[in-house]
Amino acid sequence: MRLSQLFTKTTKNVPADETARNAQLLIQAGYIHKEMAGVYAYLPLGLAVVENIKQIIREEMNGLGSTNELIMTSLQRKELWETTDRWDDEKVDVWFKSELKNGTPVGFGWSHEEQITNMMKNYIASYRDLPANVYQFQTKLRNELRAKSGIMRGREFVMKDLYSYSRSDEQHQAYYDAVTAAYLRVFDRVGLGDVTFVTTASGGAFTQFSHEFQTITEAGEDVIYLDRQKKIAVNEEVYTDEVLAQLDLDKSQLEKLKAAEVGNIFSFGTTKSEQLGLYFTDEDGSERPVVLGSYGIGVTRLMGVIAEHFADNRGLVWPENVAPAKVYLARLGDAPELVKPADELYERLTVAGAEVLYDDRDVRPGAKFADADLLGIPYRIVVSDKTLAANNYEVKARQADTAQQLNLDDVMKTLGVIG
RNA sequence: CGGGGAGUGGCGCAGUCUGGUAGCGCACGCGGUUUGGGACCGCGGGGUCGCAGGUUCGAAUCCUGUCUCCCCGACCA
Repeated sequence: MRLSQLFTKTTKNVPADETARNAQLLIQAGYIHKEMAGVYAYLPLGLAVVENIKQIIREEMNGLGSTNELIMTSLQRKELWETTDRWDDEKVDVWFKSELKNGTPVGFGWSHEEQITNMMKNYIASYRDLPANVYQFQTKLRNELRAKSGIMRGREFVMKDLYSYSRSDEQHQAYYDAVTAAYLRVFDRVGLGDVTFVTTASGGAFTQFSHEFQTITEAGEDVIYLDRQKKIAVNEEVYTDEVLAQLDLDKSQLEKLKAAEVGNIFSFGTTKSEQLGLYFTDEDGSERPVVLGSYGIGVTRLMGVIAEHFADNRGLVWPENVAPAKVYLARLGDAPELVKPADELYERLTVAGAEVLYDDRDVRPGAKFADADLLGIPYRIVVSDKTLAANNYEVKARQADTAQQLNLDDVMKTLGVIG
């Protein structure tokens, strides 16, 4: 994309109503727009990041097999939630509610477990229909008492939620373990593999424990105790001697750290199936409740955590896999003899599959460099009188201190593209 | 929801205490000089000071109410 064609702009002014680093930088760089507290619009560059993250998740989810993507509704009816006793504001304090013209109450989806599970009754009747696993990317609406931390905790946010329907505890556990592994691959691919850990947390009403995926960051809201050797952690909420013994963890080996919950997985057993009436006929003709699991990844929160984790004093720094573009092509000047090779390189890289943000604007070099840094694009390539005279290109990685002078072949090699 | 802070051109702020119809920086438009780390000079456009009511000859400024935002806490499938 040519920057001259992009409507967003960067700004030197730090937004006054944000203290979270992720929100400050994302707004300054033009990735997001704040509509109100905890509610953000995703502009072209921000949307590109969201889509990249979604695509990585999608690939890992589809890779699990028998896992299908769908999308549920935002408007939900009251009756289903009453079935599991979660309609009452006393029970769930994040509800947004409204009503139809005829007075019928409706809720705005803050979760979709009830809806999906109820729908699955239409399709699950036999052990032959199991396992069945479905997921979606949904905008969740939650009336949080207080939004904070920029896009890491909003009232409206994108979440990937996956629900598994299994025939038995064994079948469920196998899938649960497979999802755990897939989640770790997701966090690895978005660049947070080194700082994200499976964390034992409270299991709620259905099982003793659930598991969270916690990313170490000062911007997080949770406190975890991490065993770096074993690469597992315990959430502060279940940090007791009894639990540590159960998990075979040694207190003296644990590090207390702040972290952000980027994912979580729950086993529900058959409780919810029984509440909602989801049964199947087993091989022996007996009717049994389906074993349920629920697995979430906060997509936009994850984007905020990535922004927060990698940012430096010059701006954002995106890992290649999630960056809105791979290359920031800065053309220093607009003389015809400069425009031609720059346009050609832009075409060439794009055709070769490298996304390019082409800075073809009529602004001074310093402004282009500053924007390249603020936007956090992994590679900056400069085409200027100097590079033209030397018959090469100047390439600098976002995190590198110095640039390299490379010919076209080496540029392509450095970027890992063919063409 | 409790405590604290703040709402003034698109953005960041000063002005409020000591009422006299609004100013700076960024951004924007025009002209000129510039061109490898957010250029400079000159000229120019844009706000009636969150909203409502009140006091006053006169309110961004004083009073009352209200809405919103930020921070700390509580809360958090």
